[in-house]
Amino acid sequence: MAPHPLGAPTIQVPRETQQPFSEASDNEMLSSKSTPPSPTLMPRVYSEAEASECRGTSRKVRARRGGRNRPKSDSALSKQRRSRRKKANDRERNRMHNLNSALDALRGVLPTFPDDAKLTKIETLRFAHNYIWALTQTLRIADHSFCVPEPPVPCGELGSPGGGSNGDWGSLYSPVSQAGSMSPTASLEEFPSLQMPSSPSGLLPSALVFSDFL
DNA sequence: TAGGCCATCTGGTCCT
DNA sequence: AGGACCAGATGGCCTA
Repeated sequence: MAPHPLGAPTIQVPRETQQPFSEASDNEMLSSKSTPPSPTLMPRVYSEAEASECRGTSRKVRARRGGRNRPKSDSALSKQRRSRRKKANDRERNRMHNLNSALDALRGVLPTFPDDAKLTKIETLRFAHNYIWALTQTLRIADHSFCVPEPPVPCGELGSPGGGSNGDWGSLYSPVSQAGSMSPTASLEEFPSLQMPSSPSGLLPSALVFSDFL
């Protein structure tokens, strides 16, 4: 996450101390869609510079703005600020929609039962992580079996994040890893419906087995 | 009714 | 300056 390389915490000003924006401006910011109205009605905080801009323009601030340029009126400034905020909100909404579209696309390629409830965002990410890990292991095992046909390699030696056993194949298909560890080692008991069927060899999940989840 | 999930708004920070 | 990204806050909806 680039924006906070030093881990600088965001300073939250207690809402009680915040300067309320004019109610009219807040209401104007409500989008025309069926968006929840509430957050826009919340009071907001302004920096000292912003506050001074609202109250009246100091000589210093005016100079910074560009010398002879006549400072905009309070209403013009407030209008501009609202316009910028509105545009930023639109962009943010759009960004989140794009993110959700990507998540939907990801859900689309994950093996789930048709009648399964839609995976939540966190479940989708964890499941995808586990799924990729499982596929990677499958390829690795397949590769290994071509080189050394006998005996089969125990899963515990394959670098499983959980140091698992043969039975851990089932856990790969759990939509949720334990405790947010992003490790594909969730317990089978928790999601029995997603247990991995045993492959003929008892080790390799074949394409046929994958299709069992669709 | 509490808790989980989600959409949205918002201000801060970084980048172009 | 403006856009992208992020995290916090808030309220709505749904379910156990």
